[in-house]
Amino acid sequence: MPEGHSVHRIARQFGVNFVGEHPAVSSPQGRFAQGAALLDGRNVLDARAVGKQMFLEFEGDQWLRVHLGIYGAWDFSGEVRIDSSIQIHGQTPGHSRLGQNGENSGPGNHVDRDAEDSVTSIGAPRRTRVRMAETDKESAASESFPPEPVGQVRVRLLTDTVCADLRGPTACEVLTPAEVDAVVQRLGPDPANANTPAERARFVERAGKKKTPIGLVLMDQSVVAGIGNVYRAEMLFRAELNPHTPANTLDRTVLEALWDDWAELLEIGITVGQMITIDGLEGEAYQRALVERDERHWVYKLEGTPCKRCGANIILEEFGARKLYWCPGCQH
DNA sequence: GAACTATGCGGAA
DNA sequence: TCCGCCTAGTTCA
Repeated sequence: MPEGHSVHRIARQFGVNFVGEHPAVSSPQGRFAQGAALLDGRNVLDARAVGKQMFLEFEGDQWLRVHLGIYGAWDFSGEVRIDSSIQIHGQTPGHSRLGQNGENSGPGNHVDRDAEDSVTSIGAPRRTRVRMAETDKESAASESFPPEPVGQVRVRLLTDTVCADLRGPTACEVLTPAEVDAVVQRLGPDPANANTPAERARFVERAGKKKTPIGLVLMDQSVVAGIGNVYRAEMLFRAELNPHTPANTLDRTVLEALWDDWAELLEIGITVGQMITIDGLEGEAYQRALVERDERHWVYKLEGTPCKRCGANIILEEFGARKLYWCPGCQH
């Protein structure tokens, strides 16, 4: 479950590999057969992300709307051209996750990489498979193209050279332009699309009126789009804010700083492909942060461990039906 | 192989 | 407030 950064990365990937093409659209799983038939063979005109939602525009005023929910993911395979503005992380041999049967690796595939290759930036097209979900992974290309659908593939978009498979989305539907507008209207501003004073003010206005705790307001997609449970917890820590503080009691400058921080974290997330929420990591520490979640966060999933800043025990609390991690020593 | 977990959210109650 | 969706990874036995 990808927070906003993943969805923007995916939209860029579609921009590079599918915009201008006329992909065959199908639903190997069958659950999206009708929608797929509406889009099949049409020219793809645009790929956009707003918060956690992605919109693909097809000719003839047909829009595909996809929301990945908690476990949705796109897999790209074939001659995947990586957008030069983003990086893709491979896996370092010896890392614990490498030994398992990677879900991207079809039968007979190997992950065979240099030790130095934990971060790869790829400009030229080449046969590869790239999973774009909460954590991107690259693995060896399968022998045949297009690959046999693995698991429950809701939608497959296929050109002569590239294949994109969607699994487990919470929403996948074809909309009219008016319906797309309605969805976007309900969403708050997304700094990855427009980090402007006006958009920041829109966030401050909406958030500043809420009596609800700031810890809930940051997750409210109609207030600000794209923040999920990880960024929520980390942003509150970085702002040294108690999650229970009613949003309308916060100084305007505090809300502005939250917006600015979100814009910064989101940009890092889009570029790097990981939610790096600790600033100033360099060298080996940064490399570790790319592969070890505990090394890149202050509080998320770190309950019971000492705060990296003050040493107090990180708390886990059920909050709005989600898990909230925070430091009682730092956040007041 | 079972059980549990997840970066989300809509709808029923 | 709780349930269900729906998939895959991880942990435990």
